[in-house]
Amino acid sequence: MRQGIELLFFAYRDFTAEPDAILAEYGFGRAHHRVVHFVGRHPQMTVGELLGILRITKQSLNRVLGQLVRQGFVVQHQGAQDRRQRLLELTDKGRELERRLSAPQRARVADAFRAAGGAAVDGFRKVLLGIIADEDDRRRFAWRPPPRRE
Amino acid sequence: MRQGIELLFFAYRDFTAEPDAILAEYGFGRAHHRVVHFVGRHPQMTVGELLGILRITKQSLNRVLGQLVRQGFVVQHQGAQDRRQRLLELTDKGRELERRLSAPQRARVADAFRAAGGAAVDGFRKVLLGIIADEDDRRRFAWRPPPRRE
DNA sequence: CAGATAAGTCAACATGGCTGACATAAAAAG
DNA sequence: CTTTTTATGTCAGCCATGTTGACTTATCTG
Repeated sequence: MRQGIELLFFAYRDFTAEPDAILAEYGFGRAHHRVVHFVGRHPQMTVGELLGILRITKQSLNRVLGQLVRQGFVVQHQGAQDRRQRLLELTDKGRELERRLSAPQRARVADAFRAAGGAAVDGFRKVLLGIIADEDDRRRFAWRPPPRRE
Repeated sequence: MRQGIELLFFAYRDFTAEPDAILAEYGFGRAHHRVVHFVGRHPQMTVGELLGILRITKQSLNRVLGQLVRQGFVVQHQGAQDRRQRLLELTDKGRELERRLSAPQRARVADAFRAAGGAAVDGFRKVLLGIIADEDDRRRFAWRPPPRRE
């Protein structure tokens, strides 16, 4: 039990170490990575949705999001149905940053998956899903909707 | 792949949320939790060993460790063979804090393990072990492997 | 129109990383 | 025995990123 707790600590520590080094080149931190990741995964998401995922205040988010927008990694445009919303999307430059940041993480997870085998990957997913507290967040992982092209 | 990355983010976020609330009662932060956890798991560990695990600077560690010592959660005593070392140990008060902090985590992980089943737990361990970069850190988790044909 | 909501902003503050410089005691090396 | 290295502690300051609280603007909704 306590071993499981400790595994999470070590895995998360090493999981974030490589991207952190890349972020430092840009003068960014882990918070920027999280924004770039989620905006990349959910194009056209609203600021409110992002706040709900990250569980931070809008003042904290705006500091990093503002930097990303001003430096051309993220663009915002007015929502169609609700013009109060600012829909978020990565620019080409933002997608390039996302790719660089996620590359070592994808490699690390891919190696771990390959070494552990398919059954272990299923178990990994099941346990982590069980650790996630929020039902809505768990639903994100219910199944993989195929990428839609429009 | 990217789903696995995201699972780690959400699980770690929810995994740390409950202890964080308890820590706030004491005016402590997540850094104090890490120290209390590892000192609790490895009584008589040295400051240097703790630094190696946490991968932070001694200045950062001393800020939180100093508070824990001054407030009577941790005691230090001189090493027997090497008297330069300050061996760390929890006091009764420290053990009580550790117990309170780990209780929601143990409950959360226990529920997740129970819901996922024993095979899933094995997979969870294998994958997280694969994500850990450092060989010495992986060795901490030497476990009795189940009979397994490959 | 009135009130609620999405987003942005300003100010102040806390935590916990970091670097760099320096101090002390004890061990290890010569 | 003297010198060097190691383990630890400490001071000072910087930075990233979280917080609360107050307030604005634009827009949607009843």
